[in-house]
Amino acid sequence: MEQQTQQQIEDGGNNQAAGTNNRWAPTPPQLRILKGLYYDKGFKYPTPEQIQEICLHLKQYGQIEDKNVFFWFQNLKARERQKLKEFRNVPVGGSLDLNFGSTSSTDDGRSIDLNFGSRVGYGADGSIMEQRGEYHQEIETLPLFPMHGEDFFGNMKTTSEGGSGYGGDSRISLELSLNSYGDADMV
Amino acid sequence: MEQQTQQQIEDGGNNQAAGTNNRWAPTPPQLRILKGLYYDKGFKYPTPEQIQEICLHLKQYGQIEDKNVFFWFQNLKARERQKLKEFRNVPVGGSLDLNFGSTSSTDDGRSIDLNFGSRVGYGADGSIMEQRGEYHQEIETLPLFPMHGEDFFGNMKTTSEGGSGYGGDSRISLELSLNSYGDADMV
DNA sequence: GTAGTATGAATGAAGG
DNA sequence: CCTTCATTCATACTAC
Repeated sequence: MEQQTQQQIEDGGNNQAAGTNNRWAPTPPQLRILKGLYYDKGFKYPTPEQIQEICLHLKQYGQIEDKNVFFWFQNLKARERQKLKEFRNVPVGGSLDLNFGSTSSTDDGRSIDLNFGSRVGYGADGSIMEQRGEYHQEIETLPLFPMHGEDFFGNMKTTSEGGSGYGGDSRISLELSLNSYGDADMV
Repeated sequence: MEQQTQQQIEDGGNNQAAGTNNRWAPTPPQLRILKGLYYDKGFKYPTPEQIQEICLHLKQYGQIEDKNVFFWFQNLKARERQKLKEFRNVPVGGSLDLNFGSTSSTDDGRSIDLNFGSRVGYGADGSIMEQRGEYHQEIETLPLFPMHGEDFFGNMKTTSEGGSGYGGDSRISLELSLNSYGDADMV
């Protein structure tokens, strides 16, 4: 996935101190309202019409555009999910507790497609079946490191893609030269 | 009036043990491993699974979370790029001939980019491309705001809509509790 | 004690 | 929806 050509600002190649501040930042009232909608109401999937309406009201508290509202919801949803995903293997105790189904707080029902693994499944007519369990499709643990020693440096293939290895085992390993960056301690 | 008080601590309102290290810092072994992955292996795009794996192994060398690994890679990538970008603009002294142009294939001149820089795929103007958002909506389509006043918290007016019929008007009534988030969220 | 730097963390914005 | 980029904030550390 080399889509590095994303520059966001039409820089073209010559960086030009884009002095103006072009990034929207929610004012406290706006943030409060948005959070209120998201958390208190569990309102997470605004339709375009609703986005416009929200935006319209938020304009009273500062400059804002529809896309800001749209992105705000998208980002919050994405990051909430990311959080949960990251922390779902916390060293809780010792026994594994696969207790899915109780995460109804942060429901997510809809996903278009494009998922390799299994995500949520919803009925054909629209009934959302909150069945988001991740089976054990991902092997046990990807042996990124051959072993747990001081020396994990082994040899391995080069999965430099970093993004393609999804639905399988993306085994990585590295062979570190021991005379590298550890001592210099500078970046 | 830009960056107003912006806080990033997601403590939830309860600041914990201030003073001590709230911020993760990689231990030397951790740093060595991370750098080894990044520089020696050119491993710059870890997937979430790989992040977990890396984190799991780095835990042997000190407290660390997935989030830390994620940010570490993100930051390193961003700053490497930033450095290059700065050097590209520095007064190197003389002529920096960046002659890249004319590789175009005689513009077809058919479709003009009608992007004004504001339009994204979300349909700011009313048209959306994906996001059909219809069947999920855990909450019904209620009025989002009671009215176009300036405060929907408690401020209530007669819903003299007049003709809020159907079609293009999905409003959600937000009965927010006094539980405001962004207000006192700061620490 | 202030200024500068390095870096962890957060978030808006896009692309796919 | 997922991933990534760019920018910014906050803080630890260093130097003056």
